[in-house]
Amino acid sequence: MSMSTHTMSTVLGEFARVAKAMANPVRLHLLDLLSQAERNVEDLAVAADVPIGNTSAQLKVLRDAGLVCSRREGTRIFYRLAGEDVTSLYATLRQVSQHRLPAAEALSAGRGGTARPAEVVTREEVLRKLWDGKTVLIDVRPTVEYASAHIPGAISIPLEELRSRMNEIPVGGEVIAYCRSAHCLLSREAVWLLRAHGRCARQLEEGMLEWRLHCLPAESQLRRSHVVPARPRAYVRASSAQSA
Amino acid sequence: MSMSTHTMSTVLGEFARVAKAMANPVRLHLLDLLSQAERNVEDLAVAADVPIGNTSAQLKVLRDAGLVCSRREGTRIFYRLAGEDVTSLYATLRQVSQHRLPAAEALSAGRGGTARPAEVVTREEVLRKLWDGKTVLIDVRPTVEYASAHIPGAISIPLEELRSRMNEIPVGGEVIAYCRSAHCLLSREAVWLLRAHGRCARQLEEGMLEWRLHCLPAESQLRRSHVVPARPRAYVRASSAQSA
DNA sequence: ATAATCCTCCAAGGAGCAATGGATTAATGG
DNA sequence: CCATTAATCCATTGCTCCTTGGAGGATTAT
Repeated sequence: MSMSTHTMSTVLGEFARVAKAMANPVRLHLLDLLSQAERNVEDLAVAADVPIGNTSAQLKVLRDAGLVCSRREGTRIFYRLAGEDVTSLYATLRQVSQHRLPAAEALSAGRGGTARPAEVVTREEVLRKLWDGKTVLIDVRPTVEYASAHIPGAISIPLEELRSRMNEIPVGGEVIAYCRSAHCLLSREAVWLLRAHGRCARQLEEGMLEWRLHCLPAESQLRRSHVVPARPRAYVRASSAQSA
Repeated sequence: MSMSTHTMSTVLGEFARVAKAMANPVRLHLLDLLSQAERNVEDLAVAADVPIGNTSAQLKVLRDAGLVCSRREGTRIFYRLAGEDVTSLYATLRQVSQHRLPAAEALSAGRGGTARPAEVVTREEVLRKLWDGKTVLIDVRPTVEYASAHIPGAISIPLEELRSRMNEIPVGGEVIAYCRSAHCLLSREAVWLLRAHGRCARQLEEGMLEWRLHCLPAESQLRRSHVVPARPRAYVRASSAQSA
């Protein structure tokens, strides 16, 4: 029994290592980005607005904890989540945090409070309407994330391009927008924009993360070596990028 | 977009608070105990073998993170998990840790390696055999935890009492033992002991934690004010208790 | 080879956290 | 009202972790 007390504390120490790896805003941001697509270090650094050295260090912590793994391709190193269970852990953490901490809930309500019920769509409804020909499904995440995995039949229009590509969206039918996850604000902004332009638009209540966790069908366009435009190292720290 | 970067980092800070609360072996031990039953501070301190002041401090961290809540009853204060989602988060953390860190897996194998497949039973099998009259289901956790919630029809024989109460267990039929969770070693030791005494015994592959998470039926014998035998404060630190 | 790119590793400071012991508050009982 | 039990609060000490800047390794292109 005294021995099992020992093993107990040791195994709890291992559990704590994993929790510790998630106990930092920067690392959570990296996990959030990686939950959508595989990415290289500089790309992550830009997206999270964190210096490269620090990004590398935090990725090492995540890898030592077994949460991410890496792959080399030429001079770049691509990181990805170690498995679906890690995605699930991240999602559960967010759910609890959202539910238990009023501060977090208030924050994610964003400007103008939560979306009205009339503006959201459930997963099941999306599944039913996928191929009816009357519904347009828009993935408003960055193209890299769309390429990694998206809902079959969805078209990719990143939020930044939505205003300029509004003409691609028919006025008559119904439009459904989705983004990364339940807490991601991209699709809500997309709905505002679409409605402001006379479309009948709603958003998926959750996002690609939950879609994947429920093992719903997904397509991907995996091209070897995502082409990331090279840019001078000096600019890395400055740009705030598409981090939301 | 720059604003959503701001909200992003703030909300990630909130998520990190929750993760940070779990990033400590002592607090994980407390969560583990609380996942089985509501308990007061001194009881927790004894079970986790941690000084009372420290226990109180760690419980405060857990409460500030929204993971536990408390209830006063006379001079004692009882803590419990804040909700099922917290239980789920803890279970997911353990699952990932177990799966990703070889060290954790090796540790929980305990003496003599993992239990052989022939010795474990699935939840479904237990459900089928519950009322067939030929199977004895034994809850080998401490009585407090049995009282809080147990599988219907199970009898309570804490592991410490199993050897002396062996005569209560019929020799002919089948015996199934279960304990706290998949990583808890109590039921495995119980199976060894039972087999050493000529019983045909197996263990549930998981435990009460997973049983509850899958919303399977549970009974409880909630008596107001769990009777915890008073003992001099000085002994608290010394005893190693039933912490495994 | 040499240079350039991308990333990791190393050292140092500063901030934050864990653990301890003693003092303080809250409730109960004589 | 005082004594006792139960738990929290507080201050201090030692330690770990975050962050940054620059040196060094690996890979590719010239």
